[in-house]
Parts: sequence; structure tokens; C-alpha cells
Amino acid sequence: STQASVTTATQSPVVIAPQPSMLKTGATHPSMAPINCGELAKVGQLVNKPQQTASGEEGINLEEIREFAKNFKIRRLSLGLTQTQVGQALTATEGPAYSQSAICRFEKLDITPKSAQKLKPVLEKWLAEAEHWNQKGQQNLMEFVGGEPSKKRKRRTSFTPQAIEVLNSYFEKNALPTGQEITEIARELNYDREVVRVWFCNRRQTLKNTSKINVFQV
Amino acid sequence: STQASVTTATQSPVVIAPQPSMLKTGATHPSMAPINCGELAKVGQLVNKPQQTASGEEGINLEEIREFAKNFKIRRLSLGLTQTQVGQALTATEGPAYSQSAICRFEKLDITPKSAQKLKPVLEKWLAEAEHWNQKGQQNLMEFVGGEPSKKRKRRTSFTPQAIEVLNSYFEKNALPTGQEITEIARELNYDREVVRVWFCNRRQTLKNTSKINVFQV
DNA sequence: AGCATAAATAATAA
DNA sequence: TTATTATTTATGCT
Repeated sequence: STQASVTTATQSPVVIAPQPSMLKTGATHPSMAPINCGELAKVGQLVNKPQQTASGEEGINLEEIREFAKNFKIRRLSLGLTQTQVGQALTATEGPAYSQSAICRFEKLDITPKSAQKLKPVLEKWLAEAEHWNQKGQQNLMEFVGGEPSKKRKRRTSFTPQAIEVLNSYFEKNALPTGQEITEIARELNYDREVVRVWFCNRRQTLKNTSKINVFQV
Repeated sequence: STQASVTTATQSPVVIAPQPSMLKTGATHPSMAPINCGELAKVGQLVNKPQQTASGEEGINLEEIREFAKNFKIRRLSLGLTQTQVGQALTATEGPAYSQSAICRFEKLDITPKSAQKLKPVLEKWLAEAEHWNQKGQQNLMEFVGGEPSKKRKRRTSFTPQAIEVLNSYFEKNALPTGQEITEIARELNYDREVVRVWFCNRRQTLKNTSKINVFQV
């Protein structure tokens, strides 16, 4: 799948600078990806290389895992759940804890066959149950997931021009302030700390985007 | 720019049963939203208030629109498309232009019934077509989505023998130059940076194909 | 009606 | 895993 290809491409040392245009086409070749980089090979790399399957993976149906991963994502989205929610819910209910990253990596098959094999039934069971609750109404699903039923998106903050000026002056001096510094800036401007933190994140993004354009223009 | 990126997830004819889902879209409580804010009421606000429907909206099936909006989102995600991609594709193909914001607002029903009524068939038609192309392979879908059919393939670059010699000498020293180095080489040879980057990609590919060994092991 | 950008989510690095 | 970046979605403005 494209998903798998993308992962592979990104991990492959062959790729210089992951150019979005390259990624989106799915034109990269999974076969290009070396699986012997001193790490364990991932499902996404192995699934297209049945011949090279190393010892110890005979019992694992990689194709089945890939199918499930693909399906899992769609079903998760159909339920309107985020990777974070799934991870947190699993952590709450089951033995092992799963982070958002873990779910992300499973969906992208950026995971060893052994781990995938272990995780798959857990996800399968949980998802089926979530769908079951969802049938009875979204409220039940949210309870099952453990989220606050009506967690609303935060209202978009408007910064005053004065505040933006101050923020920019700080940004010029240091685009990556420490947590301590963020706290102080937030206090000075009398804004929420989190809001200030996000402002710096987005500001970095913007700068990066614009400067990238400039680079291409050169 | 980098809009149409990695998340080209999960293709394949996986049909999603239109289940009572709770995408974020539907998760908010429309009934809680006040209608009278001095603005025109939105579909999401009206759909649960059939009694209060104002004049001029008799001919519009709000429930149907809500169903479609919900479904549209799921189908869009199943195709692995972003709102941005949809908006851009629609803009490219049809008469009126649609921004990412427009798609977002349609999915959230944050749109007047009249606008929704107008947009719905457009989206319906486009999505069906997109799914059709997807059936034939993700590549077709991406062409359809990104598709300026008029956009011509870049003309194949001819390197002079001298340039190739220089490139090869660089390649021998370092098969995987950094972005900075590529830029410098391109400037020295007076070729397009992208062309040089691709040359290195292709050169590595060639080497790999012929040598069968992984030269790029870190 | 849509740009600019804040907020949220997904992906990657550490 | 946690921390951060990259990408997508949502929304205040006008």
C-alpha cells in the first residue's frame, strides 16, 4: 500500500530529503528499502518480500496483518476516534500501555512482526467492542473510550497586535524557548501558557515553510 | 506546496458500511447551538429543529444533507484524501473554486442550507468519480486528484559529458550528499537543483541494481 | 468566501 | 515512552 511505501521510503537511507511530492505519488519502490540496517525489519518492509523472510517469522501472516492495519485505520476513523484516544483507552483497560505513537506505528506497519502479532488481537478485540458500544449511541462509545463526552475544541485565541509584537521579539531572540521561558512570557503577556507554547510551535512552522519556499526560488 | 502528503492511506475497495458513527463532525451537540446570533442559521443547527425551520428552506432535506456530510467524510478518509486535496481538486476541475475551509465547513455542517444544497451534488459527483478511479489503483486516484492533465512532464534533461564526469566524481566521494551539497553542486554545474538531486537518486538506484549489495548501509 | 493562523492530530526523533 | 515536528482541520476575521 502507499502507506507502507511511504514508511519504507522515509526510513530508507536512500532518500535524501523526504520531498512531499515524492511521497504522495507513492512512486517510491518498497523493494528499494534495505532491511538490514542493524535493526529489526518492519512489517511494512517485509510484507512485500516474502522470499526474504528471515527465520522466526514463519508463523506470522504478514499479509493478514497489513490488511488488518489498513482496516483498523478506517474503522477507527469511522468511529471518529484518534490514535491518542485508542492508545489511552487501551492503556486504561488492558494490561500493557499503548501510546499514540504505538498506534501510529501499528497503522503504518512500522513495527516488527512479532510486536504486530502481539498487538493485533488486542486492537481487534478492543475495536470490536468500541463498535459495539457505538451502536448503542455515541455517548456509550465515549464512555467506553473514557473521554469526556463533550470535550469541545478550544476557542481560537486572538492575540492583540501588542502581544504579537512582543512574541515576535522573543521569537527573534530565541525561536525555541524553554518551558521556563514560555511560562514567563505567558505570565508577562497574561495569556495561557499552552497558548503561548502553541504560538511558538506554529511560528516555527510558518518560518520553516516560508524559508523553504525561498530556498526553492533561489 | 506540501499539501498532498503522506497520508495517502489505505486504498483498496474497502467499503464502509454507513454506520451510525460519531465522527467529530456529529459529535457536537447541535441542539445546544443557538440559532439566533444575527446570522443565518446553519444546517447543523437546523437539522434537529424541524419545527423552527424558517421560510425558504422547505425544499431542502436537511437530514439528507447531514447523512451525506457524515458519509462524505468517511469516504474521503477511506480514500486517504485531505480536505485540502478535495478543495484543490474541485477548484481545478469544476467551475466554482472551493477552499479547504469550504470542505471543512460542509463536513461540519457549518454552512447555510442553501449553500449546502448547492455544494452537495458537486461533492457527490466528484467523490463517486474519485472512488471509481481508486478502484483502478491508487495511482489513478492521485492523478485524478492532483490532476492537471495538462501539466506536462518535465523535459528530460541531458547532461553534458563534462557534467556527468563531475557528477560521478562527486558521487564517488559521497553518494549521499546533503541538501546543502546538492545545492552547491547544482550551482557549480549550472543545472537545476532538483535535476541534480534526482541524478543522485537515480545513480544510487543504478548502482544498487547492478551491484546487488547494499552500498548504503550506515 | 477565503485567507491567515490557532488548535488538533499524526508522524518522527530522542 | 515522551518530546517535538509535520500535517491537517477548524475558525476568527472581514
